[in-house]
Parts: sequence; structure tokens; C-alpha cells
Amino acid sequence: MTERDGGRRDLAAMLSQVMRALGAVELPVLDAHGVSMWGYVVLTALRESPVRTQAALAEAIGADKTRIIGTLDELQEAGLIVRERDPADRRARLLSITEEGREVHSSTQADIQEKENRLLAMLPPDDRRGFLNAIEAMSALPREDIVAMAEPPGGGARR
Amino acid sequence: MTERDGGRRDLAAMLSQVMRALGAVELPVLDAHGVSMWGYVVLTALRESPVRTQAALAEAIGADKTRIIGTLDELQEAGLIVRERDPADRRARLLSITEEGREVHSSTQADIQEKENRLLAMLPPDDRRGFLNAIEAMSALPREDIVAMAEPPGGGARR
DNA sequence: ACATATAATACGCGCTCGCTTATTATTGTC
DNA sequence: GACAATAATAAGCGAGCGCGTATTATATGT
Repeated sequence: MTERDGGRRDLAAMLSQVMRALGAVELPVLDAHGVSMWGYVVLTALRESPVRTQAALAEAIGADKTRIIGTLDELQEAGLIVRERDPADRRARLLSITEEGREVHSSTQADIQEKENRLLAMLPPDDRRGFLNAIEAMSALPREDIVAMAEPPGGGARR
Repeated sequence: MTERDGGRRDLAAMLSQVMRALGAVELPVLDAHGVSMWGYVVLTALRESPVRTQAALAEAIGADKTRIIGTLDELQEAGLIVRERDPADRRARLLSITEEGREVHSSTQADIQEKENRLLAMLPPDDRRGFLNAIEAMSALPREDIVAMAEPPGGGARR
């Protein structure tokens, strides 16, 4: 807010820094729990709700459907997920989390959030609340919505 | 805040979503201005202050010193930066931004921040303020500090 | 003078990822 | 039944990246 033209630094630049630091904090936690990053992301998603196809899961978590197969293989092998053909459509795989997967996810998430809480504790309460509200809101939006939102208002007529 | 164990989603997960969306918003802007992502990052850094060695620049922007050489080559070729040997130590390169580099950076940043402002406008003012304060604070900290902060307080005795 | 350290540079290795293609099995439509 | 579409799967390609190595030039320390 001192010598910058726009009055603030670029969001992406700042967030990129924060993300990198968070990675340094959290990846070792995943390692310690024997879960890969994508494995953890999959567990998180399946914990919220089972899915009917791998493609749907991939889309939900922003992964490439052709690349999560290995991750699913590992999770299935480790007994953390169930992956079976849908009797109603044998092309599809029903994916859900096992009880063990739920436990692994819980303990991992507890450790992760404990560390995150420590970071959040450095912020004044109002800023913390605002920050959490903001990223909750933004992360809940589909990417296309965010892209559209960033366009000039008159840009809609270009469609 | 409904059915989650910890009461909130993982920061890293949410921020990762936001970052991806921001990428979709901002990378085309960089393209339109003929600047690569790392090129823009370098211009941003040199605009704040010149540096004395490429290694120092790389460290400041979180890049790999062996990999930014190509980027520096391009920026120098395009007349956006000055890169000359330090007369006081011929091993080192003095790096600074040119007037043209400043202009390219300014127009790029204006477009980027305009888009970011549109996104920020979706947030209630308090949340926006809190969010910006938070990421400014967090992104200003060295990564090691953040990692250390995430450790349990008693962990210090382990050193 | 010589040993050691430093800065830039080029490049290798292994890994990840976005995207694409091709194949097999299965389902849906005409 | 034929054909198009769909789901999973494997793998290729190119790009990017973290990290490491090696080389050359230069500076510093003994």
C-alpha cells in the first residue's frame, strides 16, 4: 500500500506465496500419514459423498480422469476406498470411502487443520473471519463462473 | 460449517481452487501482453528494486536460479530489463527494469488488477478487507517462518 | 600462489500434469 | 442389429519444475 501503482499487490502473486508455504507445511503431514496429495483429495471428496463414475470424481476434484486411475488403484489396494461396477451400468464404477479410509482421512485432516489453525492464529480475529469467509465463497464457485465474473460487464454482448 | 469434522474445509484445498481459477483469469492477460508468467514475476520484482545477482532475484521470487536464465534472456532481448556485469564483481549481474519494461508491467498489472477487483467486488466489504489483510500478512512472511509457525509450540525444544 | 568459494550457465534426471489418442467393454438410440 | 456414445484404461507428447551436476570465470582467504 506504499509505492505500488494499484495500491495492492497482485492477488495471484500473494496467494501463490501462501500456497507454496502451505505446501511446505502440509505435504510432510500427508507423507507421515502415508497418503499422497491426490489420494487425500480423493478421500476428502468421497467422504463428502460417494460418486458413480470416476469421471465425475475427477471433475469434482479438478483432476484428470486418466491420471487419477493410479491413485484410485492405490487407495483401493490400501483398503481406503471401495470401487465396484455399478450393477445398473457396468461401464461405471461406484466409488465410496471405507471405514478405514474415513479414519485415515480424519487423523490426517486433524493434523493438517491443527497446523492451519496455528497459522490462522497469527491473524487478528476480524481478518481471520474475513479471510475464511472469502476463500470459502470463492472456492465454492465453479471456475467458469469466476472467469466470467472477471470479464467486463459489457463483455456479455460479445457472446 | 455443516457436516465437516473440523468445522471448516482445508485451507490448502480451498486456496488451490482459488488459485486455479485465478490462473484461468490471469494467464490470458499475460498472453495478451506478450509476457510469460515468470517474466511478469521478474518485472514485478525488479520494479520494486533492482538486484545485484541473478541468484538473489531467483530467491526473492521463489524461482530456480538455473531456470530463470531463459526468462532473463527473453526479457533482456525484448528490452524490458537491463542485465550487466557488476563492475565491482564481474561474477555478478546487475538487473534492473527498463522504462519500457515498466510500461509493459504497468499496463499488464492494470488489466490484472481490474479483473481481480471484479472478483473482490463479490465479497462483502468486511470480508474483502479481512481477506486482503490476511494474504498480505501471510505472503509477506518467509516460508521458513510459516513452517516454523505451524509447528507445535513445544517443538522448539527439538532443535 | 594456491585453495576455496561464488555467480552464471547449460543441461540431465525424474516427476507431475494437461491434453490427446486408442482400445475394450458397455449402453442407448434408431 | 447397427451404430453412436459413454466409461475406464493405458500410454504418448510436450511443458514445466525441483534438484543436482559440471564448467567457466571471478573473487576471497590463507
